[in-house]
Amino acid sequence: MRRVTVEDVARRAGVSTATVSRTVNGTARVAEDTLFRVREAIDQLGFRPNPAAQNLRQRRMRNIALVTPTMLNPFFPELVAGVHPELRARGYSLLVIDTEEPEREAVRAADSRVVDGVLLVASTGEARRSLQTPRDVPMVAIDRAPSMLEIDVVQCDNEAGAREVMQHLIGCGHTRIAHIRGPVGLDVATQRARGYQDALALHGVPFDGRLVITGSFDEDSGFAAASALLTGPHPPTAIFAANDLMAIGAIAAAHQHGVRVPDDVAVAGFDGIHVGRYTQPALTTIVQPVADLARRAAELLVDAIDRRDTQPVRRPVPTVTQLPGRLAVRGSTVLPAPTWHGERPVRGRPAPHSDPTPAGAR
Amino acid sequence: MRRVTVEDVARRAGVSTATVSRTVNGTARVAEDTLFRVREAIDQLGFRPNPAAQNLRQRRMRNIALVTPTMLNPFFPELVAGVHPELRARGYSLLVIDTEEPEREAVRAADSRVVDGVLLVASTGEARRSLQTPRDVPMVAIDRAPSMLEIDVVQCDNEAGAREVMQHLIGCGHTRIAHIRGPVGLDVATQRARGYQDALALHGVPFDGRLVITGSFDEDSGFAAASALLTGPHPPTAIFAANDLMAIGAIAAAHQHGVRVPDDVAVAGFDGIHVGRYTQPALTTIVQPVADLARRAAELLVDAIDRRDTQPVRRPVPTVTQLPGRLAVRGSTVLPAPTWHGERPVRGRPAPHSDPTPAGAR
DNA sequence: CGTCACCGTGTAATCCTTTACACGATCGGC
DNA sequence: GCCGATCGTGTAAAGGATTACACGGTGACG
Repeated sequence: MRRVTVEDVARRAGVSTATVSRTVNGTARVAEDTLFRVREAIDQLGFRPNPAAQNLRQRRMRNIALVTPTMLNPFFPELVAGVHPELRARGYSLLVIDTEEPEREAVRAADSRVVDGVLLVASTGEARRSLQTPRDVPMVAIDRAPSMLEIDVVQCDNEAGAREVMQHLIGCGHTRIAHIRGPVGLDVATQRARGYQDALALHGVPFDGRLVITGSFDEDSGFAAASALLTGPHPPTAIFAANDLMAIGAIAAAHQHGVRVPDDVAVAGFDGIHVGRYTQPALTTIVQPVADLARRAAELLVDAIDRRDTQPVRRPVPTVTQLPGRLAVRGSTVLPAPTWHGERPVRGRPAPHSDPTPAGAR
Repeated sequence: MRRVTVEDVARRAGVSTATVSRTVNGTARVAEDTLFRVREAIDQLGFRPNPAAQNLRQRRMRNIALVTPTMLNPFFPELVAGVHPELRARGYSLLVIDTEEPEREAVRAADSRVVDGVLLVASTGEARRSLQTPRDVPMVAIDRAPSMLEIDVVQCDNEAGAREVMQHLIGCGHTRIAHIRGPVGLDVATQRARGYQDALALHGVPFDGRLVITGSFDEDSGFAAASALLTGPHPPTAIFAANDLMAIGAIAAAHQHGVRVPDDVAVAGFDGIHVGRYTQPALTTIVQPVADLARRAAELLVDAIDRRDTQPVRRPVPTVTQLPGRLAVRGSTVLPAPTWHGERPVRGRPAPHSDPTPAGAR
């Protein structure tokens, strides 16, 4: 009932353990017939190399942590799904750490030595004590740049994306456009807010500070912000929420106050989470290239790990990779092309990169 | 630049490696002052035990796989979030495997020996070759019972839940109630369909096979099914979708066809995914006790692992634990209490366990 | 025929902890 | 004063793979 080891296989095949190892891993040439005998022995005994022993000897754990701030924002699960196949293909397992303090947990994971690398989706991490990345456990940030860790970042071009949404809204004729921004201290929130402002400036639309409310990237805060905006003295005709969840909250708020979307107020989001295609109305948004972001980050990380094994530990200057998002114009900002009940002149020009809603409707 | 080991610590503290180990793990009494010296040495050297070596020696990997069929259904991320803290508290890491063939991957993970246990969210796994659970890697199924693996299951009481939704709909006066069921071969789909039928029988509503359509638990299939139902010769006045995603798709279909929800057709789902509170209208559903399910499953699994270490390997008869869901009545089946525009007599009786929509609206 | 390169294989060290076993010291009880 | 229990500690043996190094054999080449 003992576990079967290389030794057992070696004995059975009449070779040494070294040869067994070489057969299993293909790390060196083995004679044809030896190969055969060893393989046979492995099959017969049902040998599986003990990963703990491999890990010990090879000084690696063959897994990578993905640290996320919450699973309640569908964007992060989509990131998980994106990262997964890439890591798998490279022979790593995915350790998920779902926590309210991603940067802390990322560092903890790194120096627990239980992972070979860390993919970090940062949060508004407190910069109180500057965290140290353990020298030889590479870390790459996805989506958000951690404020105090000097590591590579792979993220969407948030500023450009925000500008694009805004151009769409402005193009639809809106001038009172509110922005529900993300938490202060989060780079993505800042970038999107900057895109918002830039677009206004670019089109000569005056900036009104009262139209900017800070939310916390969840539905509730979007709901609350939109309620405040819509019941205020000068309600906006359009709302650009810094992420889809807040946009969904905003739409809910509009309905609750009897304000029609997009007729009375247009709402746009950011992220391109999957359900956005099925909300009522479907959500105009910037679809982030999740799969690409994930792949890119995974590549960067694995490369760094491989490099560490060979080259000296000199850490290069951190890179920021930004990938463009794609504007998806849907019902929350424009009425469908064949106008159903034209209470109000359709402000929307034909959608630039329209996409069918719902996607799978056929 | 070498990694610091117990040996280094031992030398520095003037003790043996055994004592260091005992100090770190608290596995045996160590004299007060020795304890102090060792701790000091550990701090000074920054010693962290090598987990690979620990794993090898202790014959365990301290991680548990959670195998899920997709991250695009928010229910599963919620399960991840539920399972996570429990495992963490017990000293395990969470390995997520997101795959289209959960049962196959679960078994693969188990006999790769890279995990000590597996939490499996099954799918409609092909029963072609009966899979074997490796004897000493316990497995527990959450949400769905795998058809060919004989393991413990923790799931919602789907039948009762379905009955409850149906009773709500029937109580609202509906008699033509359609059911968009889940894939054939999935126990949860079967159970919910049975609940649907039972409730009809119980209230003397005739069963009409044409009102039951099989979907695949995603928005698209819900959309398609609802389209078919609503454009058919005898459209239903209510639709019970076997999960929230299909319900959301159904609502989208209704809107697309100019059918009002809940006025013209009521829609209910199952699962209680978070966004369901913010759809337009908010989704009536059975809220699964995700956290409890997750906790229970994690407990079961970890207990089984611990037991394996001590007692003989005798596997007891598989258990099925069913936890009750909670009916959340929202706008997709009843008009809000203060009727806004009473085009149609309000069919809904006051909601039994109403819950505020959206939750965070204050 | 001598030398060299290369090929296939084996020997044994190494990765780092945990822990079974043993041993000396201390203490209480008789 | 002796015996046994208990306590704190050390020694050394696992735990199971990978791999540096060495070695014998074979074929090519001068």
